[in-house]
Amino acid sequence: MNQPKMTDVAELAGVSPTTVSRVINRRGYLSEKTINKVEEAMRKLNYRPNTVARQLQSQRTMTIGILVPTVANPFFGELTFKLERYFFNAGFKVLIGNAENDIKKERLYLQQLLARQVDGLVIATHNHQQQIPEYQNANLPIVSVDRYLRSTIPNVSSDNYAGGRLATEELIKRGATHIIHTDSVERFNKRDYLRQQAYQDVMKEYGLEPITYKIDFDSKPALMHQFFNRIFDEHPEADGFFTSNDMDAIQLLQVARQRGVAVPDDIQVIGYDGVPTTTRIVPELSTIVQPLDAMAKTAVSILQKEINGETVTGSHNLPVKLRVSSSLKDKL
Amino acid sequence: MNQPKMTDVAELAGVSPTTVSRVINRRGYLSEKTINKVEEAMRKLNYRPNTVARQLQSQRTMTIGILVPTVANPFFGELTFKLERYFFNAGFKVLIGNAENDIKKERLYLQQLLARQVDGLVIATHNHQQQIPEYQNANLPIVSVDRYLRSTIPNVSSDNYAGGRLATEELIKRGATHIIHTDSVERFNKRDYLRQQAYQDVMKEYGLEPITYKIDFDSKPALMHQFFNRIFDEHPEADGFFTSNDMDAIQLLQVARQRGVAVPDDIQVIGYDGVPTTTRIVPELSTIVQPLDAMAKTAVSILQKEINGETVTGSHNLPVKLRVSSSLKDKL
DNA sequence: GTGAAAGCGCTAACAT
DNA sequence: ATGTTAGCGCTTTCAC
Repeated sequence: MNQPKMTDVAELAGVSPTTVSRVINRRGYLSEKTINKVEEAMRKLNYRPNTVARQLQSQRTMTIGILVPTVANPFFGELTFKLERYFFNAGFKVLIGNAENDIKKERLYLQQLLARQVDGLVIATHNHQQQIPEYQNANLPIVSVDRYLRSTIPNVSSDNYAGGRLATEELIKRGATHIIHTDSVERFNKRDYLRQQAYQDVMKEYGLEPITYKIDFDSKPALMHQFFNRIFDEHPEADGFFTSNDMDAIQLLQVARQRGVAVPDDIQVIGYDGVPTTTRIVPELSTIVQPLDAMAKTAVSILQKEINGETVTGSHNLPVKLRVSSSLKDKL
Repeated sequence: MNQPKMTDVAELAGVSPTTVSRVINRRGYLSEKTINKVEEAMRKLNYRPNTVARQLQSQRTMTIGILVPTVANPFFGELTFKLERYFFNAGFKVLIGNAENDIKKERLYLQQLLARQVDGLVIATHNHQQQIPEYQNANLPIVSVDRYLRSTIPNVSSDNYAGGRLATEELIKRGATHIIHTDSVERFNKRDYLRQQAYQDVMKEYGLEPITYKIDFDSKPALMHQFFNRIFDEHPEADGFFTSNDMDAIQLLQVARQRGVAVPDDIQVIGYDGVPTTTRIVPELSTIVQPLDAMAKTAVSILQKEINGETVTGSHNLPVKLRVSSSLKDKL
């Protein structure tokens, strides 16, 4: 049996399709009697208006595309969750694409989604945007999160510079003097650049020597352990670490434990991200907390404005907080 | 400027819309010359066929709806990630809904998605299905994951009974005799029931006394800590724990550390789920690993069959594995 | 090989 | 207060 359509309802109720449409959308004048007849017919047939037909007619899909590296990563899982929540509250559904650090896949998604299947796009992937021409002539509302795309596309991020400063200053205030910063190698990413810049600025202000190590964002655990072991070997004097994300900080804590390096007595550690799921699993982790909820809320509201025809641009940097836990000493 | 449509391309190329459609879909006889003309016109206009119009015409959206409690949870984040990957490879896009343990939200999603916006549905939520009538007369291909909906809807799960047996037997083989099982209170969930059943069966087979504690699935950390502290107080003789998920096992490990209870010397611990992200953060955790990749692959393939008109029913229980780590002693 | 016309299911404009 | 007509952008007959 086929799904009933409007004409079926109309026929059963003895009215025209237009009237059925009016009842569904509560538009125009309707008599009580007609409304009842139509609603009963709809109930009898278990009728649901065809979403796609309405989308074609209205020229809006009430759907948003979200592109992230992968929702399996707690940071992007949490971000996606919050975005979905606020979009849902605003009446939008959400199409999710995991770009998997795969430029081909990201481009395929873009090509498909730009073909009017969504009313707007949230981009939070980590691929090199230069290699994705679709962003340059995209004719659709876009907002990027934690990532810079192009000057005309608004961006929502945590205040990476402030975060970098905060982390470094806290380590210093708590007595660390040989502080090492670990960072991703993705140099096209302004985000990492700003955190590193802040770290270096603060170190210089205090007359300390900045040391930055670069590592691939998605390295396997074994490689990460090797990486941190090398740092310990090369810098036995290190007494503070600022890592560019919590996953790295956690692996650092693991290596420290293996080597018998005491936290926070021998080394103090601050990560970056502060996703609730993660800090719940590793409560001892001190970290710079990104305001994910506010970031999601802001991204949704910006995208809604764009969809309504307003022009929005520029960077929207939301304030970070420090989460203090036992990977830090008490302040001096 | 409006998005160009097929007639614009046709006009520019000096052909009919039908021909443009043929070129796009590579259908029927086309001369080289026409193909070139049309393709150039499309390029010039940066034309993309309107997805919604094609969906209406073809009566398929090539989109799947996925409902989970929340992608912020690593288990469902990983599941969603894998599902998206396999659906993408099969040509489908994915609409994601976080039901947030909110029956209203789950029903709203169902009502919207059942209105022909998706070709099929993957349900992995934790709400009580009795309260969601939409599942009873849903007229759309559905597969459920890690959850039972109704006899005519196929289900993909890990082999919960085997997992429960495996965990309990391993604890016994490694010398534990006072083994406590913690379980969610969601009694409508067959999954938990089977794990508990297996635990009890094994305990009885070995002449040991089964002790099960029930806890709300999503309890706050403070409550969880209180919960495990109570168990330690009430059962100082406990030397083994089988928890119904890894989050619980991790909190148990935290409480043990706080109380100075040594792992694995004083107590041994096995969790359930084994999501890579989690075990990467807590490498010492031993756990029953759900075959998430295979589960996703299976769910996708079942749903495809349903979409192609085949009838699929029944439970598809995929084999679990034990992940042995330092929360377990060596075998006796 | 290519085009004209009809229709996917809905709603907006224009009657009455 | 309700119905008729046209059209959203595409594809699918059926014709030539």
